[in-house]
Amino acid sequence: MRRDIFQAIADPTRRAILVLIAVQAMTPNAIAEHFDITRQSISRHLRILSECDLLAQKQEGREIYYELKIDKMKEIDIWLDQFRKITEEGFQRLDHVLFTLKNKKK
Amino acid sequence: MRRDIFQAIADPTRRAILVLIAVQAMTPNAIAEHFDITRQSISRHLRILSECDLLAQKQEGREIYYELKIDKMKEIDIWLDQFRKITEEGFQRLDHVLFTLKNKKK
DNA sequence: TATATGCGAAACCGATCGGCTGCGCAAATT
DNA sequence: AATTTGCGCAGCCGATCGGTTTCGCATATA
Repeated sequence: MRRDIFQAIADPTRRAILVLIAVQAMTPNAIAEHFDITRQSISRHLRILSECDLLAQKQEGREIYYELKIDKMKEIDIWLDQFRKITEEGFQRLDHVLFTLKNKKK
Repeated sequence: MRRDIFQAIADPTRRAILVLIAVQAMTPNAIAEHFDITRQSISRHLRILSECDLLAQKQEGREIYYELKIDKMKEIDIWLDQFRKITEEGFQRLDHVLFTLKNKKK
């Protein structure tokens, strides 16, 4: 089983879950309400994300709140750093990216 | 066929190819020398990466040089920016969220 | 011209993915 | 005590993945 962070974010549902959870910790049922798949499928996605150390759990009675371990996302950023370094000019940080994107908007 | 950039970088071989090519454009045969898989498999990876608009081709005689389209990598950075924003301006709001959640619990 | 080389497309195959249903368990509610 | 609710696990299944081999084509080279 591979289970690294890049494989974790390859699935669009998992990416959406990450964004959802980033705002506030949620239970599997609450998350499932945002998608058209079963709670069990959500549960499996949560397990995969947890195995990648992307999530933390907080038990409250019989409810489990999943929250994003934001630090783990930095690993992606670190990988991207390779390309920033290689192309000293071409690849700059997000603030510049967003700036140019906004300006492009006719 | 899904074929988005996140699925493209999910495979470790493809990530390695991207790093390799980032330094300098290379032909499929030259790339294949760095791996333990056949040139045809490399060729397929190159096709997938190309379909995601991550690569550009430059024909030279019967050789094809593949080079990285570095701009495309920014898409990952833009996605990551969601989380940077949430954690920047979101922390003070997080207290409020948890507060309302607890009150709802009735 | 005949042969070697660089390349991509297609067919095949085992492994994995991502849904699903059907459990069982523990906590909460009645 | 009985039922409902929240959850994870296991098994099933069609689709996709990522490797392979085989092949055909175009471009060099003998």
